[in-house]
Amino acid sequence: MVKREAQREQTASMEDYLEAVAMLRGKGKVVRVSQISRKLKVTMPSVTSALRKLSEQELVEHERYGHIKLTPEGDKVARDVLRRHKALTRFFAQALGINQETAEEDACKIEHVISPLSLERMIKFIEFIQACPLEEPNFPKRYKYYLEHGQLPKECLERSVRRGK
Amino acid sequence: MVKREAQREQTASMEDYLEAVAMLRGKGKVVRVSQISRKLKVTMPSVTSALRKLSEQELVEHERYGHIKLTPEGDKVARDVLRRHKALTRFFAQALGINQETAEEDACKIEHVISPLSLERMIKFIEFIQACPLEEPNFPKRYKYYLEHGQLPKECLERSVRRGK
DNA sequence: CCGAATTGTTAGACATGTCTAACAATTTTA
DNA sequence: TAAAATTGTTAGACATGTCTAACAATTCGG
Repeated sequence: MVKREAQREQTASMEDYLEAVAMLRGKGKVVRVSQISRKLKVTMPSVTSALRKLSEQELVEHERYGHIKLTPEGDKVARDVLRRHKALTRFFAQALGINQETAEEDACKIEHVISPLSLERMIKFIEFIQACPLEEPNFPKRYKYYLEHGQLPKECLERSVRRGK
Repeated sequence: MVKREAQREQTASMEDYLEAVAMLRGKGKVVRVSQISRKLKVTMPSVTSALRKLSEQELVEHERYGHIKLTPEGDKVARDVLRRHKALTRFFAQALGINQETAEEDACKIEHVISPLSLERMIKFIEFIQACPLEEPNFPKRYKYYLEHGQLPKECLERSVRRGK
């Protein structure tokens, strides 16, 4: 069995910096310390300090006053954080009906601590309710009704009654 | 409008200590530093140090070599952490079908960072699928089938076909 | 009731990650 | 192009929370 390169576990902070670089890079242009600083709401010295550490681990390339880019390894880590971020955001927004802003905020925190299993299940959950709407009005619709009115939609109540529950 | 007592925000660590005291207290007996130490997997000096800080904030009562108990205020905080913990565990286990151990682990991390809104929605979600099984075989059953077999249960497929999807 | 084991505390080192102040480099603009 | 604004870095303080080593108090078993 091949021993896989031990991908060093990153702290929540370091994951945030890697993720920020990946996100900012997307928008054309060069990534700047000031942008990261604004995005993560930390001061520029904090960014410089973090980049130094990530450079030492060869996850980013960064030279004084120069460019900031992810190494292939750093890119791998950043992509994985982003994957978790997106899955969580989607789950909160689509499955739980949370507003986009709060969904993002929660995703930002939870992406650093959730287990691979739970994440996978959330992804599967979304896949499921999208692929299998169950009926019209479907599950998400009914759930939305329940959230908005504080009581079960009439179809559910009818069923309960019919089943003598 | 009455200005509510600003309940000091606690760090994840301090919440863990308060939660641990509340949990251990449940099992009869006096709460001991060594128990907290074992439960949270930290050394005893770490516990002593944390208890000192929480004492200063009047969230616990603790005198050298003596008893450890929550003040009414500390109890309030601890109960809220426990509430989040339980809701999350339940959500992971019952809604997502995660095993109890992983559900607990994830709850332990996420309880410190989740927004009140998302938590509330998770609670509502569980209430909903419990109260409104939708049909036989109901939603959780179908979802379980999907997880186990990697494909939609036949009822869903039939529906999709019928709807020409 | 006394010695051993356990429990708990203190002191202080250390890691992480933040900040402010001061200064340096770069970029913008008048 | 020179001054001003912006951007970035360094140095060092600080907060949090962990640990080990050493010692002190308490509890337990014979």
